[in-house]
Amino acid sequence: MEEIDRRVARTRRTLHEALIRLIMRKGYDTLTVQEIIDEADIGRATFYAHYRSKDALLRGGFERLRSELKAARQDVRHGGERDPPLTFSFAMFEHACAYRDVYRAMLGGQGSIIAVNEIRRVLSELVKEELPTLGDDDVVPRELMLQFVVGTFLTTLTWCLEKRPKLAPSEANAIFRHLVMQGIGWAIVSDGRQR
Amino acid sequence: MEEIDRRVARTRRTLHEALIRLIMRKGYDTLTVQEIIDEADIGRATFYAHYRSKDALLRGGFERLRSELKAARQDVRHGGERDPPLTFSFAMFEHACAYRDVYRAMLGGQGSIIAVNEIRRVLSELVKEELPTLGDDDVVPRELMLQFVVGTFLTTLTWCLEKRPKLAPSEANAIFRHLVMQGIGWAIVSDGRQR
DNA sequence: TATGATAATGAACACCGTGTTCGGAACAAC
DNA sequence: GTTGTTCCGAACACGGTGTTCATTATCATA
Repeated sequence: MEEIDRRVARTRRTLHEALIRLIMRKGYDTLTVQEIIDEADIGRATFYAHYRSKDALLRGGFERLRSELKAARQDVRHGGERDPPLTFSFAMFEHACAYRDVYRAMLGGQGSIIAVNEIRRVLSELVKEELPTLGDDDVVPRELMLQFVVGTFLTTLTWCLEKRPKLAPSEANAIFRHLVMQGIGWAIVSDGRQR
Repeated sequence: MEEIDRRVARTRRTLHEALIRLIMRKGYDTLTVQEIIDEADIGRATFYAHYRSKDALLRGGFERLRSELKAARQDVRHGGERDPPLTFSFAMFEHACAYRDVYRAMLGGQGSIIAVNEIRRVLSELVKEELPTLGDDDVVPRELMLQFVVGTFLTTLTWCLEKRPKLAPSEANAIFRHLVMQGIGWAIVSDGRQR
């Protein structure tokens, strides 16, 4: 009754692997269904029997990411570490470090808006669950806070991948938390008003 | 000697106007060269004589934006107002308010990565010129600060367009500056550690 | 206003990727 | 083994792309 036919599992796995390989090789945007099925050596009809488009294939690949991140966060929770809100970020930086090439291909240069949006969606979901632990404010609405956190995370991650490939996840995380919690106000007051 | 043949000016203007109209009507991504030349009532060959693709046409449209923003900033400078760094933001919020529908179509929902990247490019250029007035820091590198400012601006702008269409530019600007300069650290310390 | 230069036109074209169909081969599960 | 599902591959119509070329319309200028 469940879908555990080895053939469908094999086909989908083959397609995802081919997709990852191609993304690393030449980015996602210019990718074509034709190339994917050639790389995977899968019949055209078969592809469309499983996914409606290449975007659908990519989205499918993010299921794993979501569950991994949720699991990682659970671990941190039970570990009882010192972890204010934003428990997601460290796990995410580690994940991005492990799959560095894929992330770089998806976020940098000719990256895809579909990929970025998908990551954004996953992150928003995670952060949303942590938001209630935060205080409220008169200036910045809650929903914007959520977008701000996610946006700043992606900014930091993208910057790390492009400019500091060898930065450790913990260091990246420290920078990220610094930005989210203090902004860059210190830089403005630190040297006074000029001119 | 200069390119001021009325015919080419007319053609390009017509194309840009048609593009704006179509973007407002159905977003940019699914747009097709065919639709653009139909809407503009311009010959196919003529289009390709001026622009290599629809992306090139869009990019061309951002020239005006850049000069308008630079001019606006100059005005603020000479006005001698109280204007710490980030003088670009208010002018930009006003511009976005004036062309609300276009910005919403480009940034929200089915917006285009090309448009967002183009806006990002223009903003980065502007902010970069203001950065030297900022202090330095051991934690956050200068280049990341730039990306952080631009990213936070876009986050705020997108949020305004989608959720608070009637917000005045000055109010949006206040929220933006608050986020950039103080982050959301106050929300975390304000209610202490829970659990 | 006449003239040479340049731009616009529209039809035709080859090319490529898409998404669908179908009969037959390969495979899984019972 | 039998039955039901999945995979295959070739073929197809469709639509968008980017280019070409001869013809027509418009421009700048004198």
